Amino acid sequence: MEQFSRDTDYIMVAGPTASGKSALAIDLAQAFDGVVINADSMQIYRDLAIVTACPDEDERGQAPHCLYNVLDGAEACSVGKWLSLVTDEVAAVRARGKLPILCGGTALYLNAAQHGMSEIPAVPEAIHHAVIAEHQEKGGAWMLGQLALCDPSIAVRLTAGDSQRITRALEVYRHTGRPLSEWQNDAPKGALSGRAFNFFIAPEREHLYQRINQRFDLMWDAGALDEVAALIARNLDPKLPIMKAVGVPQIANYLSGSMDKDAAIAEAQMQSRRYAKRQFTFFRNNFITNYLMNETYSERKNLEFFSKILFNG
RNA sequence: GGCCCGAUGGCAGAGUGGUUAUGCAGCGGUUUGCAAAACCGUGGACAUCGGUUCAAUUCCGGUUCGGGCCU
Repeated sequence: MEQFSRDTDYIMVAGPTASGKSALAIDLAQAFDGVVINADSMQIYRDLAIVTACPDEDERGQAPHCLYNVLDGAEACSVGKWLSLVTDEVAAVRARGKLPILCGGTALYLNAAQHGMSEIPAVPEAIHHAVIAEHQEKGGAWMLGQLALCDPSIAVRLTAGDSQRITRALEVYRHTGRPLSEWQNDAPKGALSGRAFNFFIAPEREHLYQRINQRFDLMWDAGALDEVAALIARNLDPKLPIMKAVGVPQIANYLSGSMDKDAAIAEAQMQSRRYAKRQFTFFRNNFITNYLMNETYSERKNLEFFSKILFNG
């Protein structure tokens, strides 16, 4: 196993929801004079601190944190947007002589930070909406057929049901006149410079699921209802990412009376478990892991832990 | 005690004398600008005992369990 050492330029803490990433990141920040930088696609929004399990005030007091609750829920974040934010943040942290510690469950973001991504021109809103409208009108099969005409190599990889990727590929082609598959073949750019040391927390499945269930019960009593009520009151576009955060639809249904409390909780917990499962799959197969932990961080935590990592560098 | 109805995979729920729906969950996977998203794949059952039949989850009878009605 690789060991953390002085030539590590940044740390990444990955793992499924409720595995204890935040606590590990804080301890790492304290041990190595670091700053915790958010790598979670939902914790980046301002509106949902409780439901997204953001580090609370107490935790933020234990180490510097940034990029949490910085965007308005009315705007949609994206990997690209996040990557440019982290790039600046990492530079700022390094300028202060501190160690950047990216922490979050959004695997795609972490991957982009480490490997970068192809630079593709932004598609104007008008084209984006036109393609989506076209998809709704003509259907996925027809759209996939259109895509096959201009970008066959990406079309064969997609299925007619994959509305998101079909519209993305089509809108990029319409806007740039160049197939998305070609853009994606361009060398990735924007990766963080230097060497990464990556932690992957992969607790035993049943135990993690119990924690997820318990955590949602706690959120429910800790103000999640008010938080979601306030979000709903904003009347945002239901298609915005923030509206799809686990717990939001379920609590919204409870508040509107279309779902009783037990059902809302049970479904939110289930969605959260399914999310964790997808995270396991992604990290397991696409994430470079330098240090694997098979328990939640709280179970693993002990003094020996850091000294081992420290002195083997 | 008597009569009637039901019993299908973790749950819901069709159906058939031979080729064993489907949905949800579970599990596996994909993932380059919505990723807490979007999508793909997949194991698993016919309460039990006996009978009829070339063949029974499907037909007949007993048993057990559940629901309803009657005295």
